[in-house]
Amino acid sequence: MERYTKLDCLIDLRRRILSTELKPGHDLDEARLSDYYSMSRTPLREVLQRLQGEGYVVMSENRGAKVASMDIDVLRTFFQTAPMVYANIARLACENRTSAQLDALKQAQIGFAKAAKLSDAAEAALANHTFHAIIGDMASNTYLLASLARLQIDHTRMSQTFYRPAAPAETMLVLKAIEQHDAMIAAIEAGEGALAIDLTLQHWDLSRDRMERYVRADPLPVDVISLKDNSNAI
Amino acid sequence: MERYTKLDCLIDLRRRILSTELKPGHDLDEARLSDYYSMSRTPLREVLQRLQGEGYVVMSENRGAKVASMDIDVLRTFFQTAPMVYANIARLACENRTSAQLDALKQAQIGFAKAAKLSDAAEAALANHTFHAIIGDMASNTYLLASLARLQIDHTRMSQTFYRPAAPAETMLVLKAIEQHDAMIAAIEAGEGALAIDLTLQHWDLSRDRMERYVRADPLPVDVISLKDNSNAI
DNA sequence: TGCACACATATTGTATACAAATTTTGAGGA
DNA sequence: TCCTCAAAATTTGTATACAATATGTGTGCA
Repeated sequence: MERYTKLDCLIDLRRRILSTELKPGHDLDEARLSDYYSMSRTPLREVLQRLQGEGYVVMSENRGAKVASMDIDVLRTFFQTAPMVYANIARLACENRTSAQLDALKQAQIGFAKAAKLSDAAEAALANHTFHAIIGDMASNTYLLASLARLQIDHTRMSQTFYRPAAPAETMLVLKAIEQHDAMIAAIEAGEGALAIDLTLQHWDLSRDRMERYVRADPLPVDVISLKDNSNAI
Repeated sequence: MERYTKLDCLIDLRRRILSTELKPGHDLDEARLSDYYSMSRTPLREVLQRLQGEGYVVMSENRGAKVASMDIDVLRTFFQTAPMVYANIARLACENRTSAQLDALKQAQIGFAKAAKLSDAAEAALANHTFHAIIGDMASNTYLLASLARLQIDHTRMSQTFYRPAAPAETMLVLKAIEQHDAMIAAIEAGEGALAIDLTLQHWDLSRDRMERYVRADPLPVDVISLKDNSNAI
């Protein structure tokens, strides 16, 4: 049985939550998890406390930890807040990015493009997460970064559906997202703040359209329901 | 010896950090703290983990926890970010505040005015913190709230100097801050977003001027230094 | 059948003991 | 005096045992 360090455990739990392997609202049992990561409950509980601070889980007294849920009213504020934060982060990234960070961003983009083209949904969503987290680091603004980190948790979880093989039109959109990333890298490298904001908002619009389309899926045909049984009708 | 619950301990540590009773960079010894709050190290460490998540302390592997410092480069981003976040929070508060929250805000303002007029520096700064935290709750935007909470940690610690008895001009400014709070309450109650933003930015300007004046204090007269010893000159 | 209550089980919270890492101390030598 | 290095002391990290709380189950009674 493999042995995890506390940091490994932290990183792995983040990954499992972002990939929705651990679904929103899922109950996190301390004993089960400490067994899974082959460590005692003491350090595991500290990891959960930290994840709570980062917004990945919510804890309640004597009732343990749950994966943070995604309520409808929270999603409203998500759509309200994300473009402003993303745009400001992009602008600051243009001003403050280091060349080392720029290299890391290009690497992340390579990873993203690869996973996205293979329709590896979880991996593509996580690579996209990394890409935007690096832009967040570039901004070097701890205050805005706190908002960005929380936005990304929900954004990444929602975007899981994006990169699955679907209609050809969806594949086109993935290619478009890859192009937008490349354009953003160029803008950040050139330090063109206004352009970076513009590209970021376009990127957001693409993502938002897909999320909205997913949230309000095509309704089931009414006839089918009425044919079977009226008592279960809405 | 009084007995603290874990929650009491969390709240008390937040208070002590915000009031700078525990100064930025101060080393937090687990054994000493667990003794102080008469609990074992296990729950105390969990409290520290949580405070790390909230941005009050920073922890490093095998090196324990320190009170979050306030570096010069972080302060730059503080002044850059605060007005935007405060203004947006104020606007959202106008849209989403409940009447219960409005009552709480009025209560907080009474506490603030009292402490400020008595020149009780720590208490006034904490009451001001509470006042603005309630406006943050009113906005009911978890994402922006994460930024606000971190901004407030540094803002409250810097503002400790405001409410000490000083020159008569300073007392005037405190009275002005109290008036601005009252105007903000009225704007939020009336749901006038544009006005609330305006008042918030005025309030920020007042606070910023005082912080900047404090940071670059009047320089010592050069003559005095040269009279004593040149080897220690800057 | 439905409800209340007590008991059994499971899960979380805390204290303590010990292991691992870091920091301090001091002896020895150049 | 200064430096090096090893042992001691301090501090942090982890495992385990036990206490407290929550949850599930079954029995007795109306």
